[in-house]
Amino acid sequence: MTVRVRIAPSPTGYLHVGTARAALFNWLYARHKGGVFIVRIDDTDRERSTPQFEADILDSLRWLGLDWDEGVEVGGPHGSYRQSDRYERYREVAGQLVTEGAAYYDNRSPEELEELRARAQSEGKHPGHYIRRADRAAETGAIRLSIPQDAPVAFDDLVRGAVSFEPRDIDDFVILRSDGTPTYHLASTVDDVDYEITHVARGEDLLPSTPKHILLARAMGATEATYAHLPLLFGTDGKKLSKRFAAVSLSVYRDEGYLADAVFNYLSLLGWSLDAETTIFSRAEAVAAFDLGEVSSNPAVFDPEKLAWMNGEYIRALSPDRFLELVRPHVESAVGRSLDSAEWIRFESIAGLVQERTRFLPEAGEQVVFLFADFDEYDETSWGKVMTGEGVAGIITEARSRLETVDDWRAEVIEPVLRGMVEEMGIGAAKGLQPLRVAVTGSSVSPPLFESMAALGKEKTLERLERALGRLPSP
RNA sequence: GGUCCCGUCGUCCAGAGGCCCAGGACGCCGGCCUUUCAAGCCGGAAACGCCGGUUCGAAUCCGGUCGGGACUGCCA
Repeated sequence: MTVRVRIAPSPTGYLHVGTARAALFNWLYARHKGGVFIVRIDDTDRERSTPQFEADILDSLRWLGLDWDEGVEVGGPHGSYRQSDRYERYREVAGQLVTEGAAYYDNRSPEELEELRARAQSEGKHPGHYIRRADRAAETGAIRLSIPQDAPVAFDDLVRGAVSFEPRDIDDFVILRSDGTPTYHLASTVDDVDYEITHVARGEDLLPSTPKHILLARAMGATEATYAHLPLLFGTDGKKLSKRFAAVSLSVYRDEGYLADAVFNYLSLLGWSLDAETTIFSRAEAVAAFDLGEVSSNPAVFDPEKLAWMNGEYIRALSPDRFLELVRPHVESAVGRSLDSAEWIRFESIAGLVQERTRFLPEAGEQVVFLFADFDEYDETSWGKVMTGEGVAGIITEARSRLETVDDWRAEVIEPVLRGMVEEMGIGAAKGLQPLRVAVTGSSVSPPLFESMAALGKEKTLERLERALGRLPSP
């Protein structure tokens, strides 16, 4: 039987990191098994669902490289991957279950139900002990599934192993609301059955709902899917990954210039590993090795630091051309305008040096604004640390006059000139060159100095030295 | 409260009875390199929650305990 898995996001928000990770594992499993990966839109919450969120989710999945299979023939009628298109089907199933006696209409009031829950609570019992078919029959109201009390609901979870629930601890849950709309349990299970989903890999938060889904599937006369409940993701504060923590929506990472491959790699490491040693690996390697049964059952903490490191690894691994292509918008955004090709060449000459020291694409832009924008303000800390020392003005003056004589303005030529200078002046390279760095780039942290000067051009370089000199007390 | 899940370095993972006085990665600390910052290289600190049991032998199996989490809606 070919493997069919699905991811069922609700378009009530951006694609959450946790959902993305679940999608990733489903995708890996489908590709590993040569199966089918379906994206289903769980938009039964009409109030909160929006087309914008749906678009964001799909875009993010595409960006991550999780291509899904479309046009897959589905088993049931009303074939659609959108739950709001299938209300009739859900009603049909609920009605059928009532006819067969597996479900029943319940017209008890919220107050009555609340009372039953309170009673269970006070007696230390599960609400399932009391939320059962009422004596009086009804033809209206919500429809509840009648839980068979004959045997425990046991299943083999690919991640958790053997899991079992007592029927007493499962209440007769609502499958169709009194307004005729399906609950999540009904819609999700009917879809899984109709689409012939073979494996359901989802967050561990749904583990307690699983017996309900199994019972529902069985009531429909179907065989339930194999389940795999993935460990939940937490923030570095140990709490559930929430909006307060870093970025929880995947589109943020895309917009901030993270590489999809890096995010993919990092996410796949949350609850899984390729082997004991390998940290960096490709999609293909992951696909070849992945198995749901090898997913860890421990919750995982999402660590932005490690993602950042990994992003740096992937940026350094980029081909020079690809780096140039990806970084351009970020450089232009840092400079505040678009750059013409003559200017862009200046950047290209030091791109390799920038690439090495970039963890995020926007960082690269910040590193090189000095190439394109004259500045009046120097980095305050840098200035205080470097430019207030003894003999700074003398050093800059000397450098300026020596550099004026350089005609062949290349890093390889500039370097010996300045090195010769610090040597003749009897000062260390650090002491002699840092003032020049601050004068030319505005900061004591920058790409390598000689190459930066070369990229800037002779005229600009001398101008900047001059300008810095103007801000210094005369020697 | 109840049901269920989880418990190896700060964090992510490896470990499925002897290969483990526990391995890899991020982070951290120290060093080398070095014009700054990175990168790179070398080295270091850092964990089997606790108590019993099974066994010649336990991180690995069992029980208990403690701790954490999820769920407990006519939300998903």
